[in-house]
Amino acid sequence: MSTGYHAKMGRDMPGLSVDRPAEVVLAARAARQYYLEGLSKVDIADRLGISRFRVARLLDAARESGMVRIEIGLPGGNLDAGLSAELCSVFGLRHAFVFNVPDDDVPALRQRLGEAAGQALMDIITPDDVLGMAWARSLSGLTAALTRFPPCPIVQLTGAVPQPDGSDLLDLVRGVARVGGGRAHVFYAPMIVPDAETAAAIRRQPDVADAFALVPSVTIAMLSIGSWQPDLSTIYDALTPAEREAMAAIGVHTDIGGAFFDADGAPLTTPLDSRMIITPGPVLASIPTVLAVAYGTGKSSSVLAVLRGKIVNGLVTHSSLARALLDEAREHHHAAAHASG
Amino acid sequence: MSTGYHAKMGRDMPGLSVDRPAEVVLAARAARQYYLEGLSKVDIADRLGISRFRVARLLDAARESGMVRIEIGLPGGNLDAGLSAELCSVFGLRHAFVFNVPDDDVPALRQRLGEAAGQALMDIITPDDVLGMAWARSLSGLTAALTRFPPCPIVQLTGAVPQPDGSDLLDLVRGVARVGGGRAHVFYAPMIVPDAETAAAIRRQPDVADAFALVPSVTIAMLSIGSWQPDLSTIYDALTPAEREAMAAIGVHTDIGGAFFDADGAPLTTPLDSRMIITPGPVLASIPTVLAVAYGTGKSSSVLAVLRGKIVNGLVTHSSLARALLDEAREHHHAAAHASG
DNA sequence: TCACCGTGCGCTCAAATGAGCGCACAACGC
DNA sequence: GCGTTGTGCGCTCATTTGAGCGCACGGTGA
Repeated sequence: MSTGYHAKMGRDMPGLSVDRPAEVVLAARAARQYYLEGLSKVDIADRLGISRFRVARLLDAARESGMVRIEIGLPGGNLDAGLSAELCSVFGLRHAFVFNVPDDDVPALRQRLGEAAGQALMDIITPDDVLGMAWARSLSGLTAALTRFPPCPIVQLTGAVPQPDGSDLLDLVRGVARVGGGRAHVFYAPMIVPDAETAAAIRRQPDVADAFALVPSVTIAMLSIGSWQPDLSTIYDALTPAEREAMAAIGVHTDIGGAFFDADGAPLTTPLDSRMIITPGPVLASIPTVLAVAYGTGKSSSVLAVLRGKIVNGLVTHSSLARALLDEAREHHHAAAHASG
Repeated sequence: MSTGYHAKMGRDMPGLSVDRPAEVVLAARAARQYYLEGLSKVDIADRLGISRFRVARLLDAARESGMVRIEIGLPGGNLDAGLSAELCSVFGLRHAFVFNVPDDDVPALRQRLGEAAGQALMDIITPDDVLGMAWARSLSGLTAALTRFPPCPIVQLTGAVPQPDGSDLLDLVRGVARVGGGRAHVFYAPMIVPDAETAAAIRRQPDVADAFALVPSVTIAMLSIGSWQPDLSTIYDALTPAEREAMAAIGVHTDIGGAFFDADGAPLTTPLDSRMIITPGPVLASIPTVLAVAYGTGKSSSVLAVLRGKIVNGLVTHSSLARALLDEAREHHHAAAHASG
């Protein structure tokens, strides 16, 4: 059939040469019919009078030469689906939600992200789940976004930290439970107590024991990521300067619901642990879905740490932090490639 | 297994709702892995923990909602492959070559387009073809672009029209034949003679008869499209004002190698016919591949006419004329739809 | 001139894909 | 309470698609 008349090919690899216009146009026609008009390759082959194999090769060449450009964009609302998907791919996450929220007004950002987290949670949770919650300022707006919710049990994962505005973890847990109609497993206890004995006594209280007994059956944990710096961690802000420095000295870099991690995302044992009413890092890590809210580009290294440490496998965040994470991950990747190569 | 917990869907059709972030992100992840990372749907299904059917539906939804954008662009050089393919699709052409050539400098445009036509011709012709050629100023630069060429027979399709610069059809035919080594079937005769008897006598000459005997076996014709206006048609320019008006009066709108057509692309019989040494319109139309060079947006209606009349099935042109053609075709289409609906 | 090599391209078979069907479950109406 | 309806989703089968193989032809060097 083929005459084989045409012999040479241009020097650049992808098979399509500038000095073969007919080939290029043929590829474009195939690409047009395949991608834009949605025809199958056999149909295209029939219409172009060539074999379907040639069609396939032309399409490959067209894509490799950059003639066909495919991009994934945002569909609407302020959810950036493309970035979300990229986070999932790059970090191997189970869930990611990136929202386009301006990050200059921090309280507004916090509020919007909390609502977004509520949306996301409402969307991924099912009646068979058991929800665990820890405290974070960003989560106080979460219930506002909940319209309907399954009647899941909801477990308080840590003691409470007093907040200036009077909001607290118990309100949050009970608020969510109220929307869904599920049972709220709450208890009255602070997150940090003066000594280990007090903590032990508190843990023996029936309500506390009940809640912590449920922790192993928690399927989704909703919490926030703190960075061990002023104003980036509820716990940091609650400690004395001496305590803060002591913690930093032993490598504390990040905290999640009162559990501490170093810069590589490895759980840390600290002198504070025995005085805290929390769900420890390794236990958190064993929860199937750990959804963390994080905001502010200042937290990117902390977020990277817990992602690498496989502590959290879901993120709710905003575009600028998402981009910062991807940039840092790329740098890291390149540095590693450079070192090994 | 699905719990069926989620019930309602947003009001807009494509299946992806803004108030279901997880679904949207899932679709984006699927799209990312399918289009950008090149994974198969079953692999994606495994990674996302869903069935491959859901993956397919998510991909459909993502495309329909505009989340995945696919566009076909130009690969390099000055060939606009996307426009070329669009011309082919819209007009059902066998070949189309659209080049990005500035159209403000007409002689340069003509020259560049002629070379481009040479490139294109060189690319689509095979040793089994028989090439027919008619005259056009734009084709005089054609041989310059030919580097190698198969030894096809080359047939002169019409008599010659004297040109101010001394270039003519015989040079063109012999030039092409020289590059390829094929036989040039040329003859010495003008395109238009004073009366029918002279024309008949000329047609009986051995060289002329030889060439015209070959016309039915021509597989590719290379020619140009003229518009029945000053400076847009070699023949118009060669006639007297009285003859020009007489032709216009009987509906002559377009000429191709001395064959005349009305505004709908139907071949016309004119008083001039018996005095012309040409290949008639219906004969042209029976040639498998008729490649026409056309330039200047002023010719768009003539090009449309011969496209609609199925006279030519291949075009070599420049971007602005190509776009004008597509625009006019769209208008036509809309007008028709409006009238019928 | 002839054997050798590279390249383009079509064929075969297994994997991937899409259309249509039926099930399970939530949201109504009586 | 209990059918009815609508919707999401997985299953089956015919079609489509991709990987590997072998052929034919042009180009190259003895």
